[in-house]
Amino acid sequence: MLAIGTLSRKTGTKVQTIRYYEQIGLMNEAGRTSGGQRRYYEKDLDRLAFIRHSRQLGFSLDSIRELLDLSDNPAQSCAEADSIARRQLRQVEQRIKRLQALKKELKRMVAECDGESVAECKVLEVLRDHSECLTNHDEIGA
Amino acid sequence: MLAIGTLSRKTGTKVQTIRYYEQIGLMNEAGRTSGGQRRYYEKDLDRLAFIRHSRQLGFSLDSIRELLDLSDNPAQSCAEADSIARRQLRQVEQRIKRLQALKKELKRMVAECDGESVAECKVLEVLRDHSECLTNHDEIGA
DNA sequence: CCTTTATCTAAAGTCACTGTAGCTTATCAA
DNA sequence: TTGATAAGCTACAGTGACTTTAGATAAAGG
Ligand SMILES: [Zn+2]
Ligand SMILES: [Zn+2]
Ligand SMILES: [Zn+2]
Ligand SMILES: [Zn+2]
Repeated sequence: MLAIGTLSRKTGTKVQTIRYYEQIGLMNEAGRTSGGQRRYYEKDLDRLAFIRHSRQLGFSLDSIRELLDLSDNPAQSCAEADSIARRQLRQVEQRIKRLQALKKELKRMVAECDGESVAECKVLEVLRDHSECLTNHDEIGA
Repeated sequence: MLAIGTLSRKTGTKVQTIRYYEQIGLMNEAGRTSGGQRRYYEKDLDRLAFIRHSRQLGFSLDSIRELLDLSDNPAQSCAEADSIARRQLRQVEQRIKRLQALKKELKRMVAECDGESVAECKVLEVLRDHSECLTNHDEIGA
């Protein structure tokens, strides 16, 4: 039986995060000692490792919930899991695209300013006026 | 004098977001009509446009606050503003790097699975075990 | 037995908004 | 002038994925 701190160390997850996963039903409710402390089996460790690795690959907790559900029924086809991964891939590609446009614009801003007064700062000038931009931006936070 | 909806339309900002910016002190408190509705000057419109454009370029509200403060004192050097922009550039480059590693890993996962049962799904296999990965991942959400 | 370390709960804070409920004000045509 | 409609108001809750804090209790080692 593993204490929560052991799971924490073995997976690089904060203790509070593990409790949070329990709270939202992503981890099963753990058994307790007579004193009320959580105790885990190896399979809980595996599940947590799955969750954390999926998070590192950028999957949302909702996607991870689906993937875990699928993983629990080994007989069925994996089409669903693959489509979740492909969706994730598309999202990552989208984000890269957007960030590359930002990078280009930021690079230009920084390069064009020669560090004179604020009144002539190219950086601030661009921020004041999008028509100075070469690319157009999509929605904020996309 | 402009109503809040006019600012909203002209800058593509939701009305609630404008009120939120006032609440956190990013926009000045607007004047009011006798009935209590907000009314704005052109300079408020300019400020909001600056904020939104900066957000589109990925700057945090804290950075934008600094940039606005600088912008209000045209005499001083723009070194500070330029350094904020360079910091932002570095952050964007970092995120691109991380996302490109994710993309590579996701692509491989998706490509290697031939869509048989969940038990043999390559996607799920990789998620279960990081040692199947070719790259290592930095912190979650970085 | 005592101290230190680990764990517990509950609640608030983070970022940058978005959404909702239930009102009140402004504007314009009839 | 009335009355419909659009636009605005406040206050608060919700989003995602946690992190932080405070204050209390449990476990483990010497
Ligand atoms: Zn400059
Ligand atoms: Zn622009
Ligand atoms: Zn598969
Ligand atoms: Zn991995």
